[in-house]
Amino acid sequence: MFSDHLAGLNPEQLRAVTLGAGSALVLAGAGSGKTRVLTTRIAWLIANQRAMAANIMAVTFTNKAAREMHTRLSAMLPLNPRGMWIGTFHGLANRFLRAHWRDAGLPQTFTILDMQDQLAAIKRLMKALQVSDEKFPPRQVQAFINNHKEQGLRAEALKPYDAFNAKLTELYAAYDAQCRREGVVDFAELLLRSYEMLNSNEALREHYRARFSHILVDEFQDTNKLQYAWLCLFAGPHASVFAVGDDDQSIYAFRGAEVGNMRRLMADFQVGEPIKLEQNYRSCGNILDAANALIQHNDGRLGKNLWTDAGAGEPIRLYRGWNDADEAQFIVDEVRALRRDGGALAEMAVLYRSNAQSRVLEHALFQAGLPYRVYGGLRFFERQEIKHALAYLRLVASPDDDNALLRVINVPARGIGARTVENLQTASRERGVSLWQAACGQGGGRSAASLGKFVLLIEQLRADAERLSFAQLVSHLIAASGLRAMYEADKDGEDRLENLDELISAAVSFAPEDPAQIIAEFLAHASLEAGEHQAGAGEDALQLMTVHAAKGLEFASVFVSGLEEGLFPHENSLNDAHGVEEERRLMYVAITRARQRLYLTQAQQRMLHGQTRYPLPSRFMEEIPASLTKNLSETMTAGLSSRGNHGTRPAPAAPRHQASTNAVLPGGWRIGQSVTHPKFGSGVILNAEALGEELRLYVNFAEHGAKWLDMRFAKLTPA
DNA sequence: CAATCAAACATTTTT
DNA sequence: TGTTTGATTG
Repeated sequence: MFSDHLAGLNPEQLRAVTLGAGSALVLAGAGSGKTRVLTTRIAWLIANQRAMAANIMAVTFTNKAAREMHTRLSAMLPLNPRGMWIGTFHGLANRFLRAHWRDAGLPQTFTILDMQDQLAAIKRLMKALQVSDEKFPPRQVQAFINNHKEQGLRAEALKPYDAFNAKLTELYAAYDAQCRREGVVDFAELLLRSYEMLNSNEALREHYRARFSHILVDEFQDTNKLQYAWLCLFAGPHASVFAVGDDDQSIYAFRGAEVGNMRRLMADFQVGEPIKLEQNYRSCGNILDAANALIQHNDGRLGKNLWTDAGAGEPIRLYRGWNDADEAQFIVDEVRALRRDGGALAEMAVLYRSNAQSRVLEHALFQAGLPYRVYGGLRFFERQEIKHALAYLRLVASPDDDNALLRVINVPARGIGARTVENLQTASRERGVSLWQAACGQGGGRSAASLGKFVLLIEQLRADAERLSFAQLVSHLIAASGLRAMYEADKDGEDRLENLDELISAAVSFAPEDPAQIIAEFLAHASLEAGEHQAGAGEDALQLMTVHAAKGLEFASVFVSGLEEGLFPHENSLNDAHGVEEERRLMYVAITRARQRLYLTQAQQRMLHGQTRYPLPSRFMEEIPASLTKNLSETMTAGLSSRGNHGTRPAPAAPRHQASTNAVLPGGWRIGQSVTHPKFGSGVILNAEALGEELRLYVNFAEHGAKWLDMRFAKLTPA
């Protein structure tokens, strides 16, 4: 019976799942069972004949979330997997454009540029246009293009306000022209193109609007302007939009996400009050209380308070180390203790604000012999050997793909140097043809022989594609191109060879929707789903990642490290209030990852960019009620670390009441300490910087303002 | 063309 | 401080 699926729901969840027609906004707190609500809602709609599978579109941000939804759904219902549109924004846009490639003005086998490909394309374009990459850093151009596309703005729609901006706009237009010429689309283009096409094609629009009566959106707080417009276009005036999100977990504003879309939705789709899912099934009471107390410091929230019936649980443990190494050692010791008590390493995570912080942690973990896994970094389909192989595959599918051709024309080295490539580019520009066509037409050049061999290789591969199965083709192309031999000759090529074999396995098991389009579909899959973040799964290992990467995950024990002003909240976000609020939401996300045990750690002294810093404790620490915490720092016992003292322990000297909150600097100075200077009078130490023997203090003088003083010379005395 | 060196840079990054 | 990028050089 379907009602079994409803039985375990709490009243709010049940209400959300069984809503009638009309649009709704579900404010789903961390750990409140939002995925369950989303999937049960879909199942309920179908089971009660409110909709058929084909009438449903469910949109997520990550492939992982889409997969999970699909898996859970098929456990509840016998599903026609192709009938329902479940996927990421980009995945669905891709599906849409593949179905209507002609209307979209795209070649049938259009390929998708990932960020790397896009950057390469931009660099190539700028070289051709002779634009200085000094004045216009390609990354900035890329950001300019993507930001505007995500605002729904084409180059023609922009009004440049100065020469610099005008040049960027010009590059944007030229880039789009290049993409059209080459039949490629970048990530943002998938959405923008499908948006524009549906917007201008009434018949198609009515068709899809009639089809999708229910549109469900996950992580709605992360939608950007274009995604919102895209959804509105598909929804039309009649569809029911069911949006699930949490404004307190909006941590991607820096990438264009607009939390305001939640309020916008309420206004645009006549949503009454949002349904709040506040019961949390993940964390203990103390952890939730801390999260609630913290997030209350933000303004303009939709308002929500997490609660649990699980009991208060353990106190939140605080630790303040002398320096970053000491902080890391503390974490190592605690992890060992937790493990002794039977905890699995995979159920523990160390979170940090920025990737650079992982080094010190990794060092300590390595020394301790604790297995760990760092998230982030290169993913499977982003590895160079994989991209090389895919480039050959792309040339087989469409030899006019200049990006792909440039990538592998001389990989492995086959005597086609930069000179030859430049000639080729000149020829292609002059004759207005692709590089491939230019290469084919290149008769008597000096390097004609090696170029001719390359042309022959690709032509041969294209012929082979006719007779081989897809998997055979992939395998064959890796060998025939010389890639395999190249990595076999490389003494460090073992991993790369393994990855190439894994690519063949992926090709073997790849199930295309349209077998005739298997190459295009495989390539799209590679771009849209870059693959799991590196291998290394299986072994029980401590999980290291940024707070951003931890969103959506949960662990029995969580360490949030580096809780210092300037790091977390990050100094670059201190300028405006919105920045600090986003940092606070990030902290909220970090806290709510923990089920049973939460540690908040910091260091009094930290090496950053080759400079020693003496940061103040993070403001977020003070926003957590002391009644929920337990301090494990050695500063409380005034003794040396029982875990071993790392680095030089700062000189004692400070009065206790201040020493407990503020860092002790070399020489016994403290941040916040009142001092007197013979010339400047009285002041307060605001900040410090140490470089070897040199110590500089930033002192705010009552009469003379804030000054940096070199303590090798300055005559400063405690007030 | 590969190897080596200096310079620049260092927040987060679902697709 | 440590890494990545590019430019230079053999």
